[in-house]
Amino acid sequence: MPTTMEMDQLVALCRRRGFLFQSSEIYGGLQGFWDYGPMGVELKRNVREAWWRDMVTSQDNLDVSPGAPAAFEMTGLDCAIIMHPQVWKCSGHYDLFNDHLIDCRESKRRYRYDQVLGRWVEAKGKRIFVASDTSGEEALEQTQLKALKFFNLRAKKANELKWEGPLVPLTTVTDFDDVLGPDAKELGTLTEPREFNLMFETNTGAVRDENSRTFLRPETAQGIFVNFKNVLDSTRVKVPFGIAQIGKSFRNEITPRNFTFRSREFEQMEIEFFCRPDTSADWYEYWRDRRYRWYVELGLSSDRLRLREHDAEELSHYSCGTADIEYAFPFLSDGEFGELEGVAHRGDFDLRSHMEGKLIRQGDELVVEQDELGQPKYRGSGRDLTYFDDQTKERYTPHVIEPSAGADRATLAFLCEAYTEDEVPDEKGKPTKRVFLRLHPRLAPIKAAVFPLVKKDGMPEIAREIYKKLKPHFNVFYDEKGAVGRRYRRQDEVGTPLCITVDGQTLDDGTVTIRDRDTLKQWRVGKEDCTAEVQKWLSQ
RNA sequence: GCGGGUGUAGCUCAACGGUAGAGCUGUAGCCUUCCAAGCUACUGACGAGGGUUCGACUCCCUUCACCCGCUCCA
Repeated sequence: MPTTMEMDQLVALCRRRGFLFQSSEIYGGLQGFWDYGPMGVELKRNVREAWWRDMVTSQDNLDVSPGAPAAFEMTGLDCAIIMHPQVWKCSGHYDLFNDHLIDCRESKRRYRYDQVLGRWVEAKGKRIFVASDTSGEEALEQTQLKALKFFNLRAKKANELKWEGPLVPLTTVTDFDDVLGPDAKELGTLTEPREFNLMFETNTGAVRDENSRTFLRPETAQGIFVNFKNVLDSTRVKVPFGIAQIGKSFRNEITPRNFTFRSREFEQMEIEFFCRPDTSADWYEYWRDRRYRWYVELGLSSDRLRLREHDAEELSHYSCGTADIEYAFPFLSDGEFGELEGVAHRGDFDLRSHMEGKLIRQGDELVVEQDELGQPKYRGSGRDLTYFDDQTKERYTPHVIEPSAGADRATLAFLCEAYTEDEVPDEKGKPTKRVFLRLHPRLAPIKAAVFPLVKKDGMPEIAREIYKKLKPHFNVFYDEKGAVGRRYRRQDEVGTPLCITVDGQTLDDGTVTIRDRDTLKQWRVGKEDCTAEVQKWLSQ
């Protein structure tokens, strides 16, 4: 299990063996962007393919899968990275990702910097700025009450408060140490305003103006929602069903750090699963548990992996359940976990948003957010995204369960988990340190390596034959240079599960040695049986 | 975003205001019958830009990247 010290070793190995490079390295690098090298691209492809195969193409549409509330179908989609700007306005990303926001350390609430007003007041020899997130009369009232409370004055002593001028925006205040936040009891609890323009912007078309402004998607999910009707109309799928998508997303993170964990360009593997509202809680549990198991089955140990249900406060306003699948990455401090995947119950929030327009919470209800004129702030498509059940003759807006995984984070977790050091005896029997990646064979970039023990006596010829037979089926690697021990070690470092060696005995009886990466155990199989042996290993 | 630190070959580490060295790795060859052996040869570096200087890897400035701490984390 890697410690913090060994994280550096893993990063060095990733670079040395061609898993991960910093983007644009020869120009000094670019923060938050990474390139996958020859080994890394295979590893990540295998992660993606394992996910797609396990979630989509191998889904049995006919019978109820183990643990599932009912039979269901899965289908895929691959949407454009740049979408109509209205998509992001209705989804809420535009507002959320384009503001200057300030946080209150005390109340944990977040405010839009330009919408916080307040006024200066002096009492008991102290001058403070009392802030409010309301406006007009309401703001005057609120600031009055807050000031009285802060200075510990009774209402009838309000004349001791010396107000300076009218309400002014918080943007006019330079020093937040004297600011009393809208929901705070103490001074100086507001953080500096931070720019939350987390969406990458670009322009579509030759003319660069406000109308040509488009965004690189900050998540793949919206592409699925806006294609919901297209999928229904073109595939004959019935609720319950899921749509899966793998693709790049972009967020202009303030602080990309921790190797590839928080990158500005990253790949998501998302499912939007549509179901009847009254069954959604069962489906939520099903997907939460199933997604957790997926990581375990591909080799993440359960003591570094955990499933964490969000508590009520942490839940998004539209969600009635969210769980994070988290991994104790070695670069985090003890007891800390990093998110691999979020499994969220999203209700009908997304489909409704794209029908009606951007939604906000009002009490327990989701309503369309309105502008000053009482019109929808961002208009939805107006399309009907409800579902008609032919059998029950019901029409409803499906609820959505969203298992949203990070492909790069999963890849990184598999690498961290796989990194292992042990000691093996060298040719003189002295124990020497060995570094290897204990990757699940399905994920290993190279499935098997083929070696002649020495480069003579006809061994290379036989080894090449075996290599050629395997190559159409698996990514295999041939090597005849130098000592065989060195060749084994090189394969260990990239996680190749099996090495096939042609030796003297092969010349006599036609068998070859198979060596296991993890145990170093060796056994013999007929040289014709190599394909079956590798296949057996992969399907274990 | 703030504070501190670090940038010399793929890696680990030298040296010097005046021609940048070594070990390991890698490549080629020899040798080698099961876990980084040996011999020979070769490849390969001062993060980037500017300034000071006759001359800068070295001194100064800027910038980029990385690490540590804080901040933040849809």
